[in-house]
Amino acid sequence: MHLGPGAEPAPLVAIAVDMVIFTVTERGLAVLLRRRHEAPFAGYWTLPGGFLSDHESPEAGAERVLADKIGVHGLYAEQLYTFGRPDRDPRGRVVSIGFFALMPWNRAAPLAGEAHGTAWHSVDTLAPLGFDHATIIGMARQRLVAKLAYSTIALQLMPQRFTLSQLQSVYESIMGEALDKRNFRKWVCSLGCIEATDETYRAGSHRPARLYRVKHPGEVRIIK
Amino acid sequence: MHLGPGAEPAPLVAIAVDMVIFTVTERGLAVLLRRRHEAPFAGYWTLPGGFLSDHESPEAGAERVLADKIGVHGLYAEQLYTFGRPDRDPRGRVVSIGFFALMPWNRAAPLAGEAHGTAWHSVDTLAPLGFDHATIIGMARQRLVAKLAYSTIALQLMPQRFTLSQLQSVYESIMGEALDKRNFRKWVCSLGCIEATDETYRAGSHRPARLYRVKHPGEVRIIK
DNA sequence: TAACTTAGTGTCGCATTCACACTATGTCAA
DNA sequence: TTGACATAGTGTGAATGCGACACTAAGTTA
Repeated sequence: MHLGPGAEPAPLVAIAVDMVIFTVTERGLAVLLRRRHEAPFAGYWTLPGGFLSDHESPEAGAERVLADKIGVHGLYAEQLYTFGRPDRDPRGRVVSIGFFALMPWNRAAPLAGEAHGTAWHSVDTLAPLGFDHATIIGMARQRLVAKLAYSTIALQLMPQRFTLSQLQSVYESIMGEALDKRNFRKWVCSLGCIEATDETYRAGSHRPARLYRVKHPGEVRIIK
Repeated sequence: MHLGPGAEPAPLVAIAVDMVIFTVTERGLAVLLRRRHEAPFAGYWTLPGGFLSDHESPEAGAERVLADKIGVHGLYAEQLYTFGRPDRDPRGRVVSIGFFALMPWNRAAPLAGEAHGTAWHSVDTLAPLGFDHATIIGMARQRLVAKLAYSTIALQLMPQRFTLSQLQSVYESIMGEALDKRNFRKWVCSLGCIEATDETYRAGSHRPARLYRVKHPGEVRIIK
């Protein structure tokens, strides 16, 4: 790149965007992975990603990867960290901007096993991954757990209508510990971010549960 | 960059590292800026920074900028965010990895006004800055304020020996509000991260203050 | 209609946080 | 030498928040 008179030239590198997409399944927190067919790391599972185009911000690149490679729109996504160890890609210098995104679990099922070559993997039983993607996932998971405690980010994992028991089990499977039902309900209702609907949900031979919805979808509030 | 058969070529960009270096002065929280003499933004104040070299990780690049351009070593620094709007640098495509760093205030004075062309600017009265550096500083400041509440990061702003009143006024000038002296002392001592020395500090015609030191310098603990 | 399953609800004790004012110890000037 | 001054240093009590805890409600099915 030309930087003006007297300036040393700046080395040029490729910028990748790698997406850590989480959802919650019956087997707990899961991340969407894509099996690679090309070298390097052919046959390995890797994060969905792509190279940043000209005239594209990192955030726009992340949205494009979600739309083009995964076929989803409107997910919550935020920048995570930028990974730039010089040896992280055997093809040459690639700096990767990691993002993490959350997918409501009702939208997750149609994706896996399709022509995309993608599948949901439980974060606790990951096969060896290509590149430094295990590191990226580890950091994304830390961030998610941290943000559960001080934000309303977990609501981004819920469908439009959900029961409080479902919400509680989302929290429990991410944190990896059981929560008290009454205290959880008091806490989550006191946040003022969800509201009861007049619908109920029947799921077995027992009392139906009230369905709730998020008051301001897409908003993630910082709490406490 | 060559990505293998059948792959589209990845656009190449320059990677910059920009450092938001904070300290605390008599006039409150301050950031180190450098006056630019070259186009673009000649005459404007900007963050110290540089281009990432080949075979250099972002973290190593940040340390190199601190050492070569500012002449300091061993500062606390962490990655902040990556800024990549396509139009953020009029020279062409430059993606900047922002870092924020903290300098103990006893080491800050020798830097300003020197041949470096750098100066400390109060964060509340910033002149118009070059590039998107005002945005970067704003985000760094948010992060610093947030981390005050849940980590021991403020200790990275202190000299080796300091009084509790000095530490309190560091917290106060970053948070922008007064704290209760007794409650602050109880809280900070209960963290177990600092210890009293047997030295005292005389600073005027009044009772001298006990000097404290950090137990494990360089360690930033997450609290609560 | 009785057994089963999950939904839904309130209280009390403990710990944490916050508000608050006076004594201690040095310097300096009269 | 002593009195005025300035900052250092210290404890208690009230209010609030948080965690532990068990039973009733309402539907399904045999």
